[in-house]
Amino acid sequence: MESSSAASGGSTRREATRQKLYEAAVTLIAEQGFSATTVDEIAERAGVAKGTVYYNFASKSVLFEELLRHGVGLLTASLREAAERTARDGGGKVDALDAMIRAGLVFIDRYPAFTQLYVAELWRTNRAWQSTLMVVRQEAVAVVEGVLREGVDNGEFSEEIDVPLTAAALVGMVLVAALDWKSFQPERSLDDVHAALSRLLQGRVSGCR
Amino acid sequence: MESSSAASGGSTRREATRQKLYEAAVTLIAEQGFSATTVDEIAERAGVAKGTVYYNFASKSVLFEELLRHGVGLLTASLREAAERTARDGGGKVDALDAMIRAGLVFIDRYPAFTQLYVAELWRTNRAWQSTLMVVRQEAVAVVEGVLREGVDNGEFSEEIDVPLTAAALVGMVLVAALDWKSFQPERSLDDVHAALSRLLQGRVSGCR
DNA sequence: GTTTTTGCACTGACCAGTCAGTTCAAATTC
DNA sequence: GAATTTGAACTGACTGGTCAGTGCAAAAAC
Repeated sequence: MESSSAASGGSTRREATRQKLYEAAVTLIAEQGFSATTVDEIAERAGVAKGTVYYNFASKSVLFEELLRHGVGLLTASLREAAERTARDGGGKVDALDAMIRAGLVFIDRYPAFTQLYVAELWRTNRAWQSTLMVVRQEAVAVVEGVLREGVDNGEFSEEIDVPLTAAALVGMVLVAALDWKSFQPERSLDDVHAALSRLLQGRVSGCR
Repeated sequence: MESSSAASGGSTRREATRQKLYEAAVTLIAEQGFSATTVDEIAERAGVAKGTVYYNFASKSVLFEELLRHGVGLLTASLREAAERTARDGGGKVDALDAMIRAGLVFIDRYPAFTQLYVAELWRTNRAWQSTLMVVRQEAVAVVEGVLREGVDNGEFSEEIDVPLTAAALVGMVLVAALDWKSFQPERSLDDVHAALSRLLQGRVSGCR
């Protein structure tokens, strides 16, 4: 059948309801968790009939899985863009990391609910969407690992660093700091938070000045 | 009648079943989440009848809340102990932070399921145990903030650092690195992971050597 | 005229919490 | 020290409610 032959958007109407459903689902699931969120709630918040949910997604879990893919896709693209931009501008790998920290903060600032939901699910086991989550996580972390590895190769970073672990630690630093920011001191500016994390990254907290 | 007169522990039998229930609940909830975990499952894994769960805890949520309090209590005590130990040994605040990173890793190594569950719930809103979680979180983060603040006061850390945000970032760094360690490269040694994080803390990745 | 959405009644599985009854070790009595 | 009592701890079948997912005819959108 191939309803709306390729192009790019897909039939707009359908895409619009799917988007509404994503938005409704993301906040509800972030607040309450997947199992505590009912399909009726999602439909209601999206302003759509329950049948529509099932017309657009095979099941509640599938809706959630596609939501995950969608969200992490945005993040990955944004990280990659930040890294490439600094490269084009002739910045070093430290600048790339710094730009990625900012990109991460911007993302979390714009999609706090998604971030929250992602963190809540990431280390779970025995869940239906486990494998989707792994794939999608790896895509995002790989961008950070790539920059670190290039930095080691060109001598900008110490050869002693453990690339995957350091990448995870950096992601964690940004993630937790940002979630705390949003949850407990939302009045602060992004620049402010970025400056604090930059300082930490460059070891200007302890050690050398 | 006072079956087993006071002393201190409380009736041992009861305490033992509660412990079994904690252990059963912590792994199940870490794997599946709170709502997806049934009381029947918890009871079964603890090798106890469902009624016993309700004999020992007012409800499923209360069981979970007490579990949270119990677990974070252990963590806080361990962090505090690490900080005090380095102070006694005449170490500086950097040593204290480093010791706390290790204490955090040791905790996560021993109780990975608890950590996972804690992270998954920490930034949720609209949940029954929200306030418990806040209290308990603050206790733990306060220990890190305390050390940072003392370090700023005695000139060991830059006055420019943002104490609460840096504390959150440090906690995040350890948390995420450790969860990744346990999930994706569990064969690595604690010392190894600790060394990588130490290096990052002291800015020996980028910037000065 | 085809695709998408609606509204709504329905089903069947699942699950938190209850409660009447059982177990058993320690305390009490004789 | 044997017989009896006590009560905390535990048991598991049962209940009332909830919820994912279905089915479908009619309406709306394109």
